[in-house]
Amino acid sequence: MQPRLFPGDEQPAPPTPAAISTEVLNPAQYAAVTHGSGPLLVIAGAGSGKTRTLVFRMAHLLEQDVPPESILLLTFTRRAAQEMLWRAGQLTGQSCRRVMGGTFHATANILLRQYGHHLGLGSGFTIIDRGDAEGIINLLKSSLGMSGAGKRFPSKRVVLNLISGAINKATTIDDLVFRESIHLAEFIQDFHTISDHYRQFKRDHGLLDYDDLLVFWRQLLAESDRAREELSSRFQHILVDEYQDTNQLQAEIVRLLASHHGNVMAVGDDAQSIYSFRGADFHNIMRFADQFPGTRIVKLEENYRSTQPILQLTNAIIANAEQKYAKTLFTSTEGGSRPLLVAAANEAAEARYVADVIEERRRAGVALDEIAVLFRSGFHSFKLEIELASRGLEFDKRGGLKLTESAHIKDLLAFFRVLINPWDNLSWNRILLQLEKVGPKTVQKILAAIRDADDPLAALAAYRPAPGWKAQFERLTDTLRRLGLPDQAPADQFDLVMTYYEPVFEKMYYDDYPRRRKELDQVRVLISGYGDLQAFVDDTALDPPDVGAADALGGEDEQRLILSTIHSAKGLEWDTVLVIGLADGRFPHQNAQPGEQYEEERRLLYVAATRAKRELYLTYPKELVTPDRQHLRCAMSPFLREISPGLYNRVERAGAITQPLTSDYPIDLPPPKPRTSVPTAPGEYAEGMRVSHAFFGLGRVASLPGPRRVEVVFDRHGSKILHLDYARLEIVG
DNA sequence: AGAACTATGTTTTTT
DNA sequence: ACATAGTTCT
Repeated sequence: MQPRLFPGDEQPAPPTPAAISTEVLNPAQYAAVTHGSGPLLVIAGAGSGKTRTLVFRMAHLLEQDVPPESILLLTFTRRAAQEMLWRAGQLTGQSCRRVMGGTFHATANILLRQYGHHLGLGSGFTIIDRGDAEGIINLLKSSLGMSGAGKRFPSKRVVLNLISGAINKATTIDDLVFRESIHLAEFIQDFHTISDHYRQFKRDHGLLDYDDLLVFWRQLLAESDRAREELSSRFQHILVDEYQDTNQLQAEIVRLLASHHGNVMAVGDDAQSIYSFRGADFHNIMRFADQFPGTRIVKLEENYRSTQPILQLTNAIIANAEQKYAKTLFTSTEGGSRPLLVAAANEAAEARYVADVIEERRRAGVALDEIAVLFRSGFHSFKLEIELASRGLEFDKRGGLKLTESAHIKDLLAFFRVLINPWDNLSWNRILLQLEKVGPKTVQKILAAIRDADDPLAALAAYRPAPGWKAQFERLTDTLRRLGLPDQAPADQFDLVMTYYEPVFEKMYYDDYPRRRKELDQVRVLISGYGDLQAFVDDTALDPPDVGAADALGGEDEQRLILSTIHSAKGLEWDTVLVIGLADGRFPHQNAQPGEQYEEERRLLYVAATRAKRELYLTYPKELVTPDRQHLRCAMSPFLREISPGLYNRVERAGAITQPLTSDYPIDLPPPKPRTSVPTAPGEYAEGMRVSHAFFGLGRVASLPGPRRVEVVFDRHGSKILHLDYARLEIVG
């Protein structure tokens, strides 16, 4: 198989092809990051051009006639790799086609398909992502004989954690126990049962999750001497971006890859580590020098992105961090206005204010795609999305739901996945469930019949359907037979699937199939860019396109406002940035526990604020509506409260309110329901108090383990940790 | 019994 | 928008 690369020049130019300037480094720094060999660590603050140092290094190597195929570039997103390769190409005038560049996971995928035989790992595997959780749960439940029974296990959250690899974190079990409100001992036992089954399940069906890709890659390097020799002589130069976001496995892979020659350059900023929930460990960056003796360290502290007032505020945010590499960013950029801190009456007022600012900035001549609105969680922008839509402002939303996570896209992908890997029961499950009159039980029977066949497709064709669904079943097997014929372009296979799937689909999603149909058309555009299905299926799991991006791909690429979660905004910058929802309880996230989690939330705010080049707005609503329609007052985020008010200008009650406030409260709203529980300030519960729970019965409060949580020892059900936002708890006497 | 339908509840962040 | 629980239909 031809190695599949991530060439910069096969892709369209990045959206902001601004000429790359070497001025961000002084001559000494430039020499330090480009010349010489051996391990090199660049510790750099936000906006200091750290990614550019990697581009310079790569360009320098190419100019020294280092063969491009001996360079391996590892980045956090594929987009970042593409942009860096493109820029290095611009600098050198050379093609960077043959540089291997991409995320750890995508690179692992390529290498495992090339070298997998060293591990006895065939190339017939499918990569699963969190969109597969639902199917995995169903199949696990039936294999555990739990179908219908307990709703608790395997819960989606547990399976999501298993898939995304966060399971490597020691804290995971504690974290899950909190959320599931379950007794620890039972939970751990069930948890181990589930993870054992999950492992076996993946093995049986040729599925690899995110962690497996890295585990196998490390295994390849650690256990096969020949593979390690081959790989480390193939890649003489390793370049790693965003090193603070690597996990243990990734750090180990870098170490093994570079163990022969030590030519590794890593770049990162410990203050921007925001992925520990996924297993990232910013201590990796601190340990780098120990792992690679003779490491040269370069510190970049000058910020070229933001104006002085913005920088002063961001420095203040991070100054309160408990643990950090001491680093104070400075800029020689003069002028700039102070960031604005805006308190709005409620979420609707906040949304109106934000939309007003956007319109005003546009009138001032700022391009729409130079403005971004950032927030902690995907749903925090819902109100704003409505407001923007009503004003006719188009936007791209990043983060939140991915295109490949919607049900109809998953359905479609399932067909391609069984073509590539006919033992992928997860996808069979999805396809067969689409048949009318066929439910989970019948699917189990069919799967049992084809599971051990050498040719599952033939076995399926030979299956005897019940009369009720015979006709549709035969259409299915016929479609599958024609899909398997050789020499078809992916786009043709797409059309073939659609002739079968379209009627099914229109029936299943009768209420909104035109909208979904549009998204399927976008998938056709995506798929026609691929030479083979394998590549397409891998890419959708490793780097799922988001809805907005696919939209832009299908239509005209006009400038659009960006709405993004802070996590998805990493590494990007805009002229004007508005960070919304900075209210206590929203930011930091209410589940964030004191200590490391809380500190990560602080770094998250730091990342958000440092995205701004010239204008920064921080907004929060003074009132939030709870799920049961109660209006709760809320304060500003504690991260903002601890900052000296001299660093920002304050706007009380946002600008032009275009509608009377009452419009936020529909008049026909029923009065708030009296709650059966006593939802309360945590302070109301105290140790020793007698309480009653709708399901668990009577018990006694044993402790208050965290905000909004109580541990109760129930007379009949033992000890439980309950979350007061959900639990229906009443104080008795 | 199993499939299909209806009502209700929930949603951190993601390669 | 989706998952789940409970209910009704075949």
